[in-house]
Amino acid sequence: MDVSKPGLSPSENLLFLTDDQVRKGIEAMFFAYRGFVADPDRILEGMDYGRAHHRALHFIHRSPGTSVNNLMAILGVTKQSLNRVLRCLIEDGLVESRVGRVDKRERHLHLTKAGTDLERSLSDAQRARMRAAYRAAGPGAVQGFRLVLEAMMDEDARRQYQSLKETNL
Amino acid sequence: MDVSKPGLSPSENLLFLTDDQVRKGIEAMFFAYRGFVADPDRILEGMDYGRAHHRALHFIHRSPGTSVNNLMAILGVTKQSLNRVLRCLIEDGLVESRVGRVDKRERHLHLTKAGTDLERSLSDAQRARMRAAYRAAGPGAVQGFRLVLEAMMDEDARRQYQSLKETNL
DNA sequence: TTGGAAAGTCAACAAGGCTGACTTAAAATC
DNA sequence: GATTTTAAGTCAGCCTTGTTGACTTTCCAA
Repeated sequence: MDVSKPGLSPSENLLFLTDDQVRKGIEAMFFAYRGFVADPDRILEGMDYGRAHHRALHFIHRSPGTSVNNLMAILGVTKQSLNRVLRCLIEDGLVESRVGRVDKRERHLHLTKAGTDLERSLSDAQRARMRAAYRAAGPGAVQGFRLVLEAMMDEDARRQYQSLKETNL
Repeated sequence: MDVSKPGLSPSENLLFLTDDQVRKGIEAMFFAYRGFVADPDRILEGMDYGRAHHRALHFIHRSPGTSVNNLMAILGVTKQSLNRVLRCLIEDGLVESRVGRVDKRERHLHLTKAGTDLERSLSDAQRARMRAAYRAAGPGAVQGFRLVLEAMMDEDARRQYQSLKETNL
């Protein structure tokens, strides 16, 4: 996996990436994403939930009290798509929707105890794989991994990612 | 984005990853994947194709003459799912299905000129983003990126990835 | 010659996206 | 105070892409 081309200076190497190397990155992304979602998917199959419910639980957990509008923007889906998922999570008592106190049009979303429990079990599985990957790749790789992913994001996704990043739990 | 904890030796640091750091990797993966597929999706919308067609074109391009069975395994979908996509690509003259010469049950898949052209335009868009991300992240990051992704894959996906990796175009 | 693998096909279904149209309530603006 | 805008929710319908199950055809190999 040598990224450098012999005979070129480091600054030239910065720009030298064969199509072949770039393509390997693309295929790595494809296969890795399958692994990335595999464990939560396995947990959710059989329950009445899917990947969309997982994502909603994740980001409500990360930003308790978030509005529906904000969650739509983070997930990148329409109100109707999100609503179908939320309705089901609320009915099942995993998510609580509280009318806003300052602006009563808004609903603020929170996980209930049951929601927190499910989110935790999904999150644990996904974190275990990510942690194992980090460990296998070595400490130096972690930084590179995140740098490339951040650079791959669209502008608005990057802003959302960055503002979440500063929110420690 | 400091991965190390002060006061720990490098070998201890190898194992020290807070849940918070791991979570950031998970969210990075989520947002980055959106960017990863955004450009091809944009090109395909309006045409009668979607992401599934892109994936089929990509891997037929990578492994010309591959069997349907092999493609199923690589894509990780059922015969029926793949067949719907292939039928449409074949009807439209983007993919050619040749009866196997040694085993006539098998169909060997090839891109036509039109298929090659579309694959190229999708691939160009996706590579441009990946290349830009690599460049922005710096040459050291590329290795880390790929190492973590490889470690994140399921066993069989990793094998498929590795065997493709050795196939230079 | 018979069993089984590879491929294709049909039907039905589900998840999770989308658009459009509409309501309600509340806030903001004029 | 009247009007407009915004947040949320809902209903209906559509599309893509995944799934199972059942069945046929072809054809290699034991």
